[in-house]
Amino acid sequence: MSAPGQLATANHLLAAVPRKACQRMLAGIEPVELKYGQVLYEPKGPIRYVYFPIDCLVSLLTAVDKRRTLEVGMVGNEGMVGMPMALGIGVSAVRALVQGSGTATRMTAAGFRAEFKNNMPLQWALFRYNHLLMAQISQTAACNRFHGAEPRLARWLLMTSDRLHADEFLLTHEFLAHMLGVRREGVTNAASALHRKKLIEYSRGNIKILDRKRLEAAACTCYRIVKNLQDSAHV
Amino acid sequence: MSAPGQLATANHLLAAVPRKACQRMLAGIEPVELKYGQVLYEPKGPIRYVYFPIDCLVSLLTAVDKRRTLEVGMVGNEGMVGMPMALGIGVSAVRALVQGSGTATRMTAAGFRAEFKNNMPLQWALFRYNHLLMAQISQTAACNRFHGAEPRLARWLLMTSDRLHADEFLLTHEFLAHMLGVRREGVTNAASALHRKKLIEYSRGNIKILDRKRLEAAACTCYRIVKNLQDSAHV
DNA sequence: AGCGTTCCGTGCGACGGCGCACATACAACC
DNA sequence: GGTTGTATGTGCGCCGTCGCACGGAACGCT
Repeated sequence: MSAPGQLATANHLLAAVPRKACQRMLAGIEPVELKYGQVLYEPKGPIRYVYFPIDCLVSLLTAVDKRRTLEVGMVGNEGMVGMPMALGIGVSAVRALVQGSGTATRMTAAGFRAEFKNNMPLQWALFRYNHLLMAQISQTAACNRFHGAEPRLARWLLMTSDRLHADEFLLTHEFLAHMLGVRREGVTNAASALHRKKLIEYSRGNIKILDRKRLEAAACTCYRIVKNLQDSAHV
Repeated sequence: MSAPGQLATANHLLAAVPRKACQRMLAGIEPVELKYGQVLYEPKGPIRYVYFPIDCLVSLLTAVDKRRTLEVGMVGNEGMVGMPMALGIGVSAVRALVQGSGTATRMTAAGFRAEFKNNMPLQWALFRYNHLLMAQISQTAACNRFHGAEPRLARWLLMTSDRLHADEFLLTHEFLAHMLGVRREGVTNAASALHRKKLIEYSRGNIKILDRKRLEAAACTCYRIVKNLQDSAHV
């Protein structure tokens, strides 16, 4: 298998595309390094590329004002960033922020449009993913309303861990606050509570999951609900 | 124009379908009366029909447990209920609850699938609507996290009014509590606050908007954000 | 070594929502 | 026309979060 081919199939959606169609796609695909903090789209901004994460992680954020933001979706190598393109829309409704550095493959909007039109397996995979993403966003909405900071933090760490395939990653309380829609101090409280229970440890922007099993027990059931949905759809 | 034809084009999505293709669709379309409280889908439940509301209103709800639910989306005659079908998915992720009685047209899942496959204008309209719905859900998620009960109630009443084309409708505080994800007493408080400001009046399940302009000022900006998005997409 | 910056911990008053209990009020129906 | 049921108003203690203001701690740089 060629290197680009490896890159392509390291993303679940691209892996769902038959090899023949995949070969044709490779012309339009290029690998990119995405770095923590990078903004891929802004609300109402154009979608110049679509991204298929390999080992990076992208957050979808919605804001109500300049300083209050909330993560509504999380995209790892099970998905694609730029879903509006799969619906024929060229602008993003949300901010897409790189939350974990790593590699991805990308296509230009035009290249994607051309390929997508005639690639039925890709269409099917993306539509199915679109449905999962909506389910994730909906569940997150209810979760953010009803659950406290601590269970939500636990859930968020688990979701991140799943997508980065790692139990240790770099992010500050400040950053987490913007994801969870709480104050920085709220994150500190929740995190230190999880630390007291020996579920995680952290220091200066580095967070490590110590006990995944029990961390899941500390998280709200929203984690399992969404995860079961995604696992069952993976086939 | 025939009566079924009128029914069809009273929904914005169906109205976007050219007359010729529309005639072909009519065979599969039937009008139905939807009544307040009726549940069209349950989470993980099958989608037997898709619905195109005419003058009724359907809420999309997500739950975190038996008694705590939250509205994530609202569908009137600008949309369709059963969007997963447009993505090739036969099960719903959310509960679809009739919030305002009225008429709709519906198609069987099989009938819709057959028509949708070859009807490009319908595809385009539904994909665009799907994108708007995601934007609505995302904004609602952030709104539910950051804004208090009173602005959210104001926003909710305005959105309902827009979709029912009426300034008076039937719903109890209890019902609103499930939509907004707060206690019944919380709704009572917020409602009486709006009443004191002479923006609304209500009695035993009947709510009337008195001053639309100022009610919009009392609502959070999320109302305008979503409405502007939808208006601009309507073309 | 010294300094600034970033990241994290903590304390405090205020506010809003929760859960509960109960008081009212209107409606419908024998 | 009194009973029952549903819809709404209100009070109270509790808890989580907010906004703010610090104090401390680790790192990087010169």
